[in-house]
Amino acid sequence: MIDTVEFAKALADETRQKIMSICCCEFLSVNDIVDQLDVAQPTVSHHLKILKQAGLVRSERRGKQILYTLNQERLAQGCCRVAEDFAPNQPIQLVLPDKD
Amino acid sequence: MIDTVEFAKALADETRQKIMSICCCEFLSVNDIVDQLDVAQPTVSHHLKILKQAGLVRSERRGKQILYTLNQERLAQGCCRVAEDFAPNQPIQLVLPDKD
DNA sequence: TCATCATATAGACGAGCTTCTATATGAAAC
DNA sequence: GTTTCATATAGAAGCTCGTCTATATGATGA
Repeated sequence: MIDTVEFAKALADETRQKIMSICCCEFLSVNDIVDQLDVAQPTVSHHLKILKQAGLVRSERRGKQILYTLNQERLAQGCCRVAEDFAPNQPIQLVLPDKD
Repeated sequence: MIDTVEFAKALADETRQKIMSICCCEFLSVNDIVDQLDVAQPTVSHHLKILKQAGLVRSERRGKQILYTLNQERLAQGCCRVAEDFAPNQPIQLVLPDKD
């Protein structure tokens, strides 16, 4: 189950949000991400570690590289969880698709 | 428009999440909130200020007290915004209320 | 107007976070 | 096996954040 504090903390940094946008819809290597930001490679690795611990990115090795991509499903689940927990009376719902 | 970094930072603290739960569905004075937590009154005031700056609580004076309540609509909007921004491919459905 | 009471602000302290440089790790290719 | 290259880790500096105590603010009621 998603921990809403860990989830929010993972989102609560501008660089991490940029990383999430960059690898939102494709698998990218760490250096691909570094090339699109103004921070050093170890900084990106550090942020990817935080995002991974929160379940917000997935990774797989391909040759020498390790490719990362955003886990959109997990992100959407976190948003739903926060909305459900704190805004139970609000008639705005985030509806996730049924699991097959 | 909601700033997703400010929104996430406002959510990214356990005490603030407790405050949001406590005043989720009713107007409560600062001391009402203090009574339900293990932190000092100035700490609660500090967190309420952060939540207010992010638009996540509203307040109104009643007599000597100032009553706070969670802005559920704003919270739901923030969740929607994050989901839309970072999970565009996620087959999530946003159910918005009809405007009167 | 003055006293009271609820809340806000000031200032300080310690913990945690973001970032960097330097270096280690470890898989791949020769 | 050795070299190479992409990524991870170590360690440190500086900043932000959460919390506290002490005090200021400011509206209310007498």
